[in-house]
Amino acid sequence: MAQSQQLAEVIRLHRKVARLSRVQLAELAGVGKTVIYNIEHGKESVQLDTLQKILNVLNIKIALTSPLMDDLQAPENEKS
Amino acid sequence: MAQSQQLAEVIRLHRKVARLSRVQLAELAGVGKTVIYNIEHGKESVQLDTLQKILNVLNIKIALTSPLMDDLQAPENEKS
DNA sequence: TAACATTTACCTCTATAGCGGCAATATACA
DNA sequence: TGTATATTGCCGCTATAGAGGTAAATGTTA
Repeated sequence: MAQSQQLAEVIRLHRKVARLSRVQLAELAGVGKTVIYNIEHGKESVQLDTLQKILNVLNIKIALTSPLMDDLQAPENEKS
Repeated sequence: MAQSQQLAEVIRLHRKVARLSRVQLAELAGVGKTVIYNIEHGKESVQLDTLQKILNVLNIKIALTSPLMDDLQAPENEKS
């Protein structure tokens, strides 16, 4: 998925639809505005947890899939 | 998805199934072994691109989903 | 058991992610 | 039009991700 440019566009699209400025999004996510700027400019070097905070605000979910798991990782809680 | 512990387990499970040591996986992914150690120990602060290199070797894919996109962001072809 | 091989744990150090600040640019309203 | 106001672009600095090294642990074979 999300090779730089694509992630950039996904973020930007969702941000735009949500009518948020970068600063607003950053504040809601609890991160700096720089990271949003960077992502939207195609920078892939983003911390996963930072990205998750942002995706969270935009109501975007990350799912891992593999032949091994197929889709049985849907729920996101259980075990540990 | 992947809240620390879960990501840790997904990685570890796939690595084990693939019969790879951390060092081997690290080399295949072109990253240091430290990051794999960290991930498997529940550290969420991992670079997205670094994580992708690892997931790539383990044949795990990341998908972004949202009400906006639903699942129209194509399974596993992706450009570039 | 010892001796060796493989894997994991943890340390130190360097490159850099991402923070806040401010300038530049865009938008809105009188 | 001018002047607030909001948004974006970019810079410098600091905390830290993650590289490699090595010790500890674990496994293997005689």
